[in-house]
Amino acid sequence: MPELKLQHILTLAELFSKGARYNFIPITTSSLGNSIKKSQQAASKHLLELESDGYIERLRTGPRVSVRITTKGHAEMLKIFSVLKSGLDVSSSYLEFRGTIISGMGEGAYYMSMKGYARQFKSKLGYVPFPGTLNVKLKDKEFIEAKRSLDAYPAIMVNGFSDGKRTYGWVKCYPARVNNSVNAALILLERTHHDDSIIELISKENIKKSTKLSTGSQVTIRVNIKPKPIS
Amino acid sequence: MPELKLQHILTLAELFSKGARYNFIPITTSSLGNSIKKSQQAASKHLLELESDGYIERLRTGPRVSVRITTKGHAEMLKIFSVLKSGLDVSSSYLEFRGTIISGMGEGAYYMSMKGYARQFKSKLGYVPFPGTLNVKLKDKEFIEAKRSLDAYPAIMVNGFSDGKRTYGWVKCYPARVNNSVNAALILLERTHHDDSIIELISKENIKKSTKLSTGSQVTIRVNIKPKPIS
DNA sequence: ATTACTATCTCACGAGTAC
DNA sequence: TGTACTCGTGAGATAGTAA
Repeated sequence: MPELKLQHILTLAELFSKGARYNFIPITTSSLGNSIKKSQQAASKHLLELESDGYIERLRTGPRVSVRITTKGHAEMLKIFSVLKSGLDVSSSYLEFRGTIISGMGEGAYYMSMKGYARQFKSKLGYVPFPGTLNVKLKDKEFIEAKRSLDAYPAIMVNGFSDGKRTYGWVKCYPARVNNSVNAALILLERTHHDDSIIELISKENIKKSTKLSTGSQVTIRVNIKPKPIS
Repeated sequence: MPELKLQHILTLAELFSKGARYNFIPITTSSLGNSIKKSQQAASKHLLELESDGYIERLRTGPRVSVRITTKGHAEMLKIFSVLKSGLDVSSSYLEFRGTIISGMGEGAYYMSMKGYARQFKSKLGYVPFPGTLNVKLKDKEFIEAKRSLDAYPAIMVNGFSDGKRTYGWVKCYPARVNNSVNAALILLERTHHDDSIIELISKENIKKSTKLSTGSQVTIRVNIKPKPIS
């Protein structure tokens, strides 16, 4: 809850970058107005208000004015800065899904046990999945949206293959944690029989056994994602 | 030059800190209004505007709304953040003085050569000053102000003493650089004969000789100061 | 409960201009 | 040139209220 008026932030930031923290810096209101993309009059008003609020000091030499930022101004700037920083820092980088376990087996279980897939799981995930997928019916729209947005993030790609009779589509794997206790992978299938409101997970373990959950139980799944690099 | 409206910054920051970067977070406009110290209506408007500007996505479930920050919203936040950061980072931490050299000797020269002072200079500054101070007449009000503000920053304290006949006041020393080439110390005397517009410097070297300057020349003096720690 | 409309008010901004 | 006044306009805020 900074006391500094929001509209003054950029003006103060501009003064900082002109080096006005410790020394009086000569500045014209029109150049300042230019920098903050406001009028000369607005810049003039900003300076007057910043001064009367104790964030800057002004020194007139004839028509010219020099400006210096006070300790209070500096502190206020740091306050705003840290509010923004804490917000950005907090942003935990995972997608969360909540829903209920819906079937004993999952129709994908059969396919996932096939050699063409299992081999890749072993090398790319480090294990051959327990034969049986965990199917979760998502509770709310936001989780369905979250599932859709998964596509935008990098996945472990398990390629499709052919066994001579027919072809099998690719599988995208997203390492995940079930109820914050069991490691698993959320899988997106190229050819799925599910609608958007169901997610499917594989794991080294028998997830239901490990979590002591059964059909109808509530579960929470987290998929860690990589935040975009700062650009 | 962020496109994000200034008034929306705190709202967006609040959404960030609620974890709305990747997941849809349920939030009421009144609690949001509370957090940003605006009305429920203002918060509602902020969300509508942030949405139509593409900074957030909203998902309604009955009367409730969940909110997620978009990549664009994240980018814009980082932009503002870096504008403020660059301003704060730049803030060079020195006080600058400009003026003209005024006397050949400086009246303080005699005192500064006294054993009671010289001993302390040797141990605290690391050298016995050249016998002769450099006196500079400050050019503008801002430099006189800068001199006044020196008091607020930590100095190397040279104590006063008595030689039996009379007492001599303390001397505060601020390590400085003359014309960015000669190391010196700006000194403030407890008992001074100068007015506020004159500063006095001592150095290991003969400053005028080293800088090839003489009475009447313009000089620039920089005194490094320690920025206050972030609190 | 909620959200978000309408009306009203305040105040930030820019234009014109005095100094 | 400068700064900073007055004044008109409109964006942004709140109150009241509908859905």
